[in-house]
Amino acid sequence: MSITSDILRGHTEAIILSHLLEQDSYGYQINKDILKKTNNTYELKEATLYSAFRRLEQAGYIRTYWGDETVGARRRYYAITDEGRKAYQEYKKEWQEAREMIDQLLK
Amino acid sequence: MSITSDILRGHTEAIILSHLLEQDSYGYQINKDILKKTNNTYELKEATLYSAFRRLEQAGYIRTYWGDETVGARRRYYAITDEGRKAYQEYKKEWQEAREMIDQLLK
DNA sequence: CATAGATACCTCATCTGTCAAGGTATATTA
DNA sequence: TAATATACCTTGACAGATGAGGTATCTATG
Repeated sequence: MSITSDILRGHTEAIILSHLLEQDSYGYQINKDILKKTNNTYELKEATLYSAFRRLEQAGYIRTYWGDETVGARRRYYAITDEGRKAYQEYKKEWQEAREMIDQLLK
Repeated sequence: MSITSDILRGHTEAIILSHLLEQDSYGYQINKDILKKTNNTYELKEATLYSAFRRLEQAGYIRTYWGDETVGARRRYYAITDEGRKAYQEYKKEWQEAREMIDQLLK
């Protein structure tokens, strides 16, 4: 496992939720958007992405529905729930605290 | 595993190296110092600490020696090596990059 | 003098998120 | 016709974190 992966570990869910705050989206698109947002430096692995979706759905933070595309591959859309919004605020707070802490420790 | 633990995951080695930059130290002391530095909010679990020591030693980033205490429990001291110093700079750079990236993604 | 708590070390099995490797199907472009 | 992009998914293995357990010494309390 690369250092970056290990550092990012645990942020996957927050990253996905953050993205769904803007708008409903589907796996492939979310991954591309994250790649774009990070100037092509970070791309979630598919397996990581889907396992995170499962956890988020299990926790009630997202719900899913199939898109109504008549052409092309089917898309499974994800939408954030109210609980998901709350969870996101928690994740974000945790991140900010952890960031302060690590900055403090890596002086 | 708590959210915090997952967020901190992967930083253990950098945190230890950072501490050893200041001075040689031993497990128990390092843990107490980290607790103090974070205002009693974060304490490494012992098992986490020792497994990190093993990895760091394996990688040649630290070396160890026994203290010469004549009273009290024996202490195994850890010292950072030149390679460890280099590795720390890398870890720190990785952290700064990852921090930017996550900040960007959790807007 | 007994006992509780602090200091100080360590190991092992288990858990969990990540990921490599594999798969399916459709549309577009060369 | 073949390659590439889009789009979904599962499985097994890996590695860091951790709960639970262990050993030994010293100090303070009653």
